[in-house]
Amino acid sequence: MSSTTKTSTLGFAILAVLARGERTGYDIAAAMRRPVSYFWTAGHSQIHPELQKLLAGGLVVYETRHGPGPQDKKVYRLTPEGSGALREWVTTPPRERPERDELVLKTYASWLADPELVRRLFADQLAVHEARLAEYEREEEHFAEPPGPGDPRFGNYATLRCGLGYERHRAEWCRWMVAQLSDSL
Amino acid sequence: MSSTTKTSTLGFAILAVLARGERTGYDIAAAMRRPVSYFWTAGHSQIHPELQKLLAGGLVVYETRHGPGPQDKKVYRLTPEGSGALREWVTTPPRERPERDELVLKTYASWLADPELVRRLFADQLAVHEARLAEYEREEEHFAEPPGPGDPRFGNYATLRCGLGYERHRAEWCRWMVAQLSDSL
DNA sequence: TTACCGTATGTCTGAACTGACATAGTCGCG
DNA sequence: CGCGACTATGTCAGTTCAGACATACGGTAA
Repeated sequence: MSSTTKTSTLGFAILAVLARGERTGYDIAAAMRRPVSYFWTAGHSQIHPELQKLLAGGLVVYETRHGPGPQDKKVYRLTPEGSGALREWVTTPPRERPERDELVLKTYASWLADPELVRRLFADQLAVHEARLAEYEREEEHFAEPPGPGDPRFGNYATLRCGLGYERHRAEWCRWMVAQLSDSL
Repeated sequence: MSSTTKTSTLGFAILAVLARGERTGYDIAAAMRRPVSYFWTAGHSQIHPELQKLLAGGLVVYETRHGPGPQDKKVYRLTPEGSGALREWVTTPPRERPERDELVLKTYASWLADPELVRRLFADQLAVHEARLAEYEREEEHFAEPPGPGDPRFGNYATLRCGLGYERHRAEWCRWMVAQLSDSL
């Protein structure tokens, strides 16, 4: 309870991780590091202060356990308030975030540059996306059958599907770019 | 010349707009507002200070012309140094930007919420993406034949192709989500 | 004529985020 | 037994960015 400061998206990201089970700040930071989780990232320098805000807001509590480490570790878990706030937030429409894509910006200005250098740039990007796609496809095989909504694993599966679709789109676009730039030589 | 401060991505975005022709700060802000340009956005409160940095770095110059407006307007254009810096930047690999997607984060936590409310969320998002897709498809029709690299319009066309692919991927994923959540009722 | 919209440039505050700095115990390996 | 990797929590400075505030002229429509 107490302070009425609005929970940030980062705060909800932390709550979403804690909804799967109790975690230390360190565990949360590890969970939110790519490529494990490709849809929200944060370093521990953001997570620790945010946990303190969530604590002040009564959305999480922690339990102190010892080592290994210099200080005792703090194992956080959701309170009923935290769980309720998360559940409510999930179904509210997401705030529009501006797209900021450096590769697309470079594409916009690519007519200025040497086509061969641009072709190489996209060939490299294509390799990155194909590698990531292969990785996601391997992960997909771990799901014998798609979990239904209500199962925590549905969250993992549905986000993986999104990542899969994204990488396919991106790889296809890079391939198209490479083809365009090869033709012009 | 003078100051050796590294140009930010926003700075290059401005240079990329100016490469198409001379513009006022106001024009640049208008060009970088969605949905005109869906890959980099900035408000005028960012653009004016950034133009001053580019000016200090010798990458742009301006010419004062009068009205309409309280002060005289400043029409900016690239210097040869600015043009060179942009051309060089275009073919360097983009810095990895962390993915931060609020909708995907909500998806990750969606197993907690009422499936019917989640279904509505995705149905709404689907409508948004379908509308944007239709808009991009109309824009695509303006290009009788795809411009070749070297033509400034190639930049517009290639970025539009990316947007088109993205909206298709996103719409398809939303449709899949809606189907999953309909089945479970 | 009065109100509003578009043009036009700028500042400021606060939030979000990155990367570096700081500290320190445990465990496994050579 | 020492070294390095991993666990673990935290601060701080600097950058980027969104949104509000500030100012002011010209054109158009009620």
